[in-house]
Amino acid sequence: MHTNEVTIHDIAEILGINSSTVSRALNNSPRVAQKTKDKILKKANELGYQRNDLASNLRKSKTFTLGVIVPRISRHFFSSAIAGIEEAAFKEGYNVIICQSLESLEREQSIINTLVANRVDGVLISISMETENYKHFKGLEQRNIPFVFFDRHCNISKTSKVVIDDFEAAYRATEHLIQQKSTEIAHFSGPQNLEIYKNRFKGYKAALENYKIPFREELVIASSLMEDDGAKNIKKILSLPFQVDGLFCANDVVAIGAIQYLKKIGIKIPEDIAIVGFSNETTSSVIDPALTTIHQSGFKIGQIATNLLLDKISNDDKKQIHETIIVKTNLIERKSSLRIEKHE
Amino acid sequence: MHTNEVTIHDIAEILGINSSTVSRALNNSPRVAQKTKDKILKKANELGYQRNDLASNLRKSKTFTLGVIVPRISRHFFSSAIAGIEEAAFKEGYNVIICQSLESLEREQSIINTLVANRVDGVLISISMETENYKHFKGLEQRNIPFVFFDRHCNISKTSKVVIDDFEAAYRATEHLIQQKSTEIAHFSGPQNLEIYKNRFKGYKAALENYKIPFREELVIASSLMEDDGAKNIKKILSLPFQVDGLFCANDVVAIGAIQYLKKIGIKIPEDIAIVGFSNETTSSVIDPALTTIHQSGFKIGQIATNLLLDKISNDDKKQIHETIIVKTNLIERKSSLRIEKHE
DNA sequence: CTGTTAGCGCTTTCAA
DNA sequence: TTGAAAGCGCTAACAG
Repeated sequence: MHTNEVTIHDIAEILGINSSTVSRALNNSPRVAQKTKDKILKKANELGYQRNDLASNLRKSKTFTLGVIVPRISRHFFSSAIAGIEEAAFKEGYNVIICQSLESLEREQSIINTLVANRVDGVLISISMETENYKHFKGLEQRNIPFVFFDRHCNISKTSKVVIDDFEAAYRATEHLIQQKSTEIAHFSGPQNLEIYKNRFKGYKAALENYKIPFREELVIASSLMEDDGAKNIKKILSLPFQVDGLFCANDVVAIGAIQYLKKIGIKIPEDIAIVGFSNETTSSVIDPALTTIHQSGFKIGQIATNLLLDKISNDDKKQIHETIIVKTNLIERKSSLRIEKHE
Repeated sequence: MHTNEVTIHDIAEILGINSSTVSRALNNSPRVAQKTKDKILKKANELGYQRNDLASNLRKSKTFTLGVIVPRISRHFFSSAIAGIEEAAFKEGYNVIICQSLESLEREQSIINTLVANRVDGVLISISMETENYKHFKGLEQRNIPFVFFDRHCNISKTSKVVIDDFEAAYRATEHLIQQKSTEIAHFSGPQNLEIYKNRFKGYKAALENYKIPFREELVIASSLMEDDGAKNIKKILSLPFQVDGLFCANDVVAIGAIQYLKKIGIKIPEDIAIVGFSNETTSSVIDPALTTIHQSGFKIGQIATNLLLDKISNDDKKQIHETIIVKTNLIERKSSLRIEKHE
């Protein structure tokens, strides 16, 4: 199979020199004469030499590789976050391994094992819907592999994370509806084991409370974040014995499903719909061109999370750690805050 | 930094046995007594041992890892292809490294170098828009690293590929428009260095020719596959001194941009629009719920490409390797890998 | 500036 | 069933 594996020893032998010199030359060490360097590089090229990173990394016990774990890359938010991660990582000379948990805790655990086995230098994670058990992250800690949560985080203390202020965003979304004179506001929530959806729910409740609007259990419908859920949920809402005049969706995909269903059955959309989440640009522009705002939040979050992981948060950002950054999202007010938490 | 690196030697020493025995035990070799095995496994767990795959792979010169190169993971077609690739790969015990060329030849080359350096056991590629030079693939060949193209392929002879029949699909798409009585049919084509867009263009021309409809240069507008291009192209079409009554888009994203723009400026969409490509499920359902058909083509293509790469194509179709496999597709009439979307 | 030597952590002969 | 020894390809002291 692998016949053509040219090594530094081959090059060394052919040139009648030592392999360490070859190694040095190929790593562009200043401690090799330019003449020898040229000779070596030429020969290496000629033979199609390609360093074996396995060996190199093993020796150096450093891989310059980061692992990224997301529920699924097909979600627009995650793919744009990955774009940001890659940009920031490449800038620092790191490669990135992208992995999908597919919302499965088991896969998430197995991915972490693989990443550890491959000795990645750090991990960026947005946890799966099933993740309630945090043992696997502790494993990373024990092995001194730094990791940073982004978006879907865990409430483990002393872990670095980059998240938006979900409570505030949800509060504002709900408040917006109230200001539109809605009083029966439904909430399509997400999995309540995920902090972000917990917080969005809390924000919703807080807004109601603050405006003295009674909270109704039956107006809150959970989902597993699929487009189908939007339609299902709307059906439930429509079957209620009273009129709902506002809707706050905790997730963009679900919102799209809901809007879609309403359109399809020709029912006028309730007074107002507020969405917290990072809508797919294309999709939202198709629903309504006005929704096409700047959707750089995913990219930005990915970048910042990576910089945080690599300890390369810019000077400007440095003071913002533990403070709030404003990024634009498609939330009504078109902004929400981003929180960075860094822990050693 | 890496303090806690437990090795098989640590385990061996603690247990007063040899590290080869530990290695065998951890690999579940039958040549270790069950009792010793249990002892070793227990201790390994206790110490949080995690094999160093770098070392293991180096020694075995086999990584059980496949590289995947796509233009961008955010395109629905590619993310579903990746899902298919991962499924097929995991089934055979392989891991997958996902890389984005971001439509850049330079990045594509550098990715291939990285994958080679990491000694992946195979590569799956859908080439970038810029790729016209195929040297880097030759490099894989020289190193005996098998690779398979899917969707966006090269016209290198003797390479494995999994593609749809773009010519036929385009022919039928155009034919469909003609049957709707369109005679001035525009074609939004893709980059003509990519085979798939070349073939779609050819199919368009062939259909016109066959139905004795004159081909007009000015009705063909190329694009770089961005949503913006759709709007730009439509503008050009609208400025023509004659009426266009049909449109065949060679790419889904461009089509969406076009439809969007027409909607926005309140112009009735021309007689008919046909799209060849793998639309984003969500997006197309938003445009028109009737379009929500089964979008498994990407997944399927990914699966087949992977099986082809791993020599696990069902049956004894070994002779098809190094030849072209055609995934037959159908148009309107069948749920399929390839679809034509019709819009009123 | 270059060579010698050792060893990263693992697997795999070959012997016992 | 276990041990001893060699070596995957590379880098990094240390010497010269």
